[in-house]
Amino acid sequence: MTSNEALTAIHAAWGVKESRQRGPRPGLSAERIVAAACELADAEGLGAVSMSRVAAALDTGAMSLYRHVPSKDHLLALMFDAMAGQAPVPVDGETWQDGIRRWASALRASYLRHSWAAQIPITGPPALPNQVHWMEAMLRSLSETGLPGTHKLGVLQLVAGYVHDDATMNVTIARRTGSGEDIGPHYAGLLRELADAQRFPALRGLVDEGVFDRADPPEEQFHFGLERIIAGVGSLLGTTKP
Amino acid sequence: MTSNEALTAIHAAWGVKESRQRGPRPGLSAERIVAAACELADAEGLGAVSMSRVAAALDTGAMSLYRHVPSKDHLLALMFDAMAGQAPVPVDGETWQDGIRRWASALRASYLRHSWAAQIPITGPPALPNQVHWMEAMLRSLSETGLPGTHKLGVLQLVAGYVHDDATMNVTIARRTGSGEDIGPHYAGLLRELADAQRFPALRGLVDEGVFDRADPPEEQFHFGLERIIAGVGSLLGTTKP
DNA sequence: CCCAATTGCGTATCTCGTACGCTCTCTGCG
DNA sequence: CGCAGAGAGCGTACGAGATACGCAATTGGG
Repeated sequence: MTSNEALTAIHAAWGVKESRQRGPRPGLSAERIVAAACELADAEGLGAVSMSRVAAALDTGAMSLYRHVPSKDHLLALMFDAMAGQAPVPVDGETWQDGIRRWASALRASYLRHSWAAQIPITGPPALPNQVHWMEAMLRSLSETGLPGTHKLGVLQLVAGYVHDDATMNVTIARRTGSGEDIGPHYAGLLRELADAQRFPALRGLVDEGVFDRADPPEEQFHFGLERIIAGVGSLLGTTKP
Repeated sequence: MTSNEALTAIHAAWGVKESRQRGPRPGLSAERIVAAACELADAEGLGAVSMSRVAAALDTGAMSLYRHVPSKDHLLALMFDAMAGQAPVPVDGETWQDGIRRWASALRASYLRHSWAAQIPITGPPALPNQVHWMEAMLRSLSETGLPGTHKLGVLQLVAGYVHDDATMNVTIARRTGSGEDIGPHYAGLLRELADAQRFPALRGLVDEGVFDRADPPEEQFHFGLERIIAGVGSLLGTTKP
């Protein structure tokens, strides 16, 4: 795949230059391919998504896919964009803090519905339609802050990165345990075994305290970090109350 | 690779059960394999690291590696641990804020030296020696905060995730531009083309303002986000001054 | 000394992504 | 209207990569 093909594929995702030309009517489309790939990932995880598996799901040949999607990598990027889905619409009168909370929670929910998304390699800045809409949504929520543009971008990156980390953790744990089984006690046991109290007093303090044995609900952990971020942004604005 | 082999390999990394046994003297070791793999990644990027390439660099056969490293995946995890290197030693009398700053900057420096590390898939909680040492270092810096254990862990995850995101962004940009070329103007051009001002007023505001054309130095951006996090943690402690 | 454990690694297999090129189907142009 | 060319589908083939299996050589223990 050349960078021209990548650019062409990005334009295609935005619906640019969709005019019909010569040739047979396509039986396939990028949309159908992405949908089939996402269904496969939902059912069996990202590792199951190969060009031949996707093609089989569409009852077609693997090489046919390349007429519509320039590469496997690009298919993954399109899947990521599909996962993100529709960005939340900013609410009038809403505080920027609540805007961030709603935005982050909505994105987290998308990741939870399609946990494989967090495993997709990041290959560039947001360029596909849904992602760019998500950017817009956050930037609108930050409008009232009056922060300079670079800082708004910084906040966007901070929050988006945080949600992505949360999703990475969730999918990692799910893959390790297969189901909702708790990974904490196993990890605590391993740390007890390998990290002696002499060299690792602080860590062992937490282990012995049972912190890893009874983790907070994932939702709570998520909000803890998010509130740190929101408070941190607030401090930039001389805001004492988040 | 079974989970028993994974556990055995983790123990090996910690130097557990290193007693010599029957059989020929090993000409190879996990350490040598990891070092060769890291050198290869440093020279040509993570994509160049295959078992055969690593073996070739060691003048041995690819299958020999499997006596010392259970899988390619585990080799990647070991490389990540090697990249992290020695954790910083906490400084007596240092504020927790400065502790976080020093910790984050040191970790960022490691990532910058081996940018490929950010591309290594995350497959589980920190279990290898260096990573666990980094955990200990952060937890020690957080000791004086008096935060409950779960919150200390939350802060550790927040900061570590943030540094990882920063590193991911850096390696992504470097791979897109090949060198230190600025990606901003290209991205701005693309956004101007695809994101019209009507549907994307906030984003286009930033684009037209030139925010993407002249990015802040990466170091500055890094510290902006880090200071948001530190301030957010501070707010938890009723600290008004970071 | 013999047997068992360990190391090195050759052979083979399977999976995967995709380049190349052929055939068939449409459309635009002369 | 007819035809050349563009585009869709996809078969064949290839290279690359990870790694299972098993053989030969080297050690240590009984």
